[in-house]
Amino acid sequence: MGRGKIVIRRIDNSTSRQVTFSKRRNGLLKKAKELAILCDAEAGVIIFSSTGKLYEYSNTSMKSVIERYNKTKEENHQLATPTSEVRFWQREAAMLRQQLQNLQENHRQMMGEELSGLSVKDLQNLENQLETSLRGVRVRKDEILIDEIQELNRKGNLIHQENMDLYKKVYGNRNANGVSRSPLVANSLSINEDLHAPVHLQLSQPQQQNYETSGTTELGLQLHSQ
Amino acid sequence: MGRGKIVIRRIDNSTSRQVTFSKRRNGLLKKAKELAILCDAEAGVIIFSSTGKLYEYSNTSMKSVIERYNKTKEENHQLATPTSEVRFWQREAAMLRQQLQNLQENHRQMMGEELSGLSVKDLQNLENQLETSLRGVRVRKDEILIDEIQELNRKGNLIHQENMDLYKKVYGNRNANGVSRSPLVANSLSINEDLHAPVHLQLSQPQQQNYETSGTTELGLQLHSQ
DNA sequence: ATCTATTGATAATG
DNA sequence: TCATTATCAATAGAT
Repeated sequence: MGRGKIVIRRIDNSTSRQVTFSKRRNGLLKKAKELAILCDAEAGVIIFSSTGKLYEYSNTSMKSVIERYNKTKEENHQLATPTSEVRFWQREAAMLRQQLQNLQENHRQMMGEELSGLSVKDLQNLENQLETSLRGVRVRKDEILIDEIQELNRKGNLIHQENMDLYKKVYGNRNANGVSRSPLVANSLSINEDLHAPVHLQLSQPQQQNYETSGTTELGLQLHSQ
Repeated sequence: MGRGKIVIRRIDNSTSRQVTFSKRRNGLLKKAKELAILCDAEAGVIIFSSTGKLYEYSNTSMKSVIERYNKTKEENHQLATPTSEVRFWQREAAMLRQQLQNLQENHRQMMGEELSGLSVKDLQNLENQLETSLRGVRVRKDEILIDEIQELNRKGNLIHQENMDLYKKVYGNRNANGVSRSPLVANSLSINEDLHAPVHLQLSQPQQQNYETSGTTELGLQLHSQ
């Protein structure tokens, strides 16, 4: 794949050997990376140039690759020898790896990936599960928000009550009947006297909204009142 | 370098992932061999497939490559003594178990369970993810259904055409103009002549529906025509 | 380094 | 897995 065909044989000319090494080394490392990503494999490449310089690639770590390599080789090599303890842990690891793979496949499907192997019935089940999950998540979210609102209302009412009491102490004698119209109270927090009637959270959000909570007392909410 | 361009990303379909792995693995090993010969280098390639199978190439020997690598890296190569081997597998199992637990927690949350530890923000992210997944699943399901419908229409049209031809052969001389009104043709399958206009699948199902497929040719569908 | 004509690798398909 | 082939990607040779 170049201007001309070449035979695979040591390149005599040292300069063009160097150039070719540089080009093909990059190509090889790139291909190893692509293979690892595309096919979910663990790959390690080690290259020493003719001058002794080291080049390497591994999608995980070379240490991990070499250790795994040694273990795999040992397994084939000394099938008779491993102690029962080693064999126990090998089986344990194999079982865990299998569980992990199963769960990963399941998880990918729940993430909406890797759906190509599923039948319509499978997809329908998955869809139902996702809908159920979604409802659960929304219910839980709304619980938190409603709790937070009620807590705020409770605190607000306490403050309001306190203000009323203070107002009575300051102005009580002069103007006992006009309490609720006083400037002081009118400028305090506007409180919902009835906790149950006026606050309604919409249970499903058709479009994206930003809920931001930066503490238990401060709340920047977009509520949907009816 | 194939029939189409691809993005370097994990291949979803497990079959084509395996096929691609096989092809590219061979390609990588070949390239490593060529590099070693052309440029007089020492190369080692280690690949583990996602199923754990080992593939390797070295122009010298993997032992030599790894030893030289370790020497260059000034790391001490660790030969597996019986005890260190046990420890290796114990660490391996512990790591896998940890991964499994993390994934399990994540998975439970995606199933709408174990939501009590999550903040409103976490829940919002989860909700968005579930919505995305749901869209993906529905799109995929509709793809399958639409394909199936088009296939049925195609077959239906072929049969219809065949009937027309047969009708002409039988009645062609007597009644050449009234073909489409003939009892024979009127009782055949009712076919959508235009594949694109009359069939519309609803992309989201507000309420539960049952799709049942018991084969590639039989289809019990509830379609939502506009 | 950069440029391209060519070969080589491989994605899609059967 | 194997074979085929249309395309894209790598790279040989030149600058």
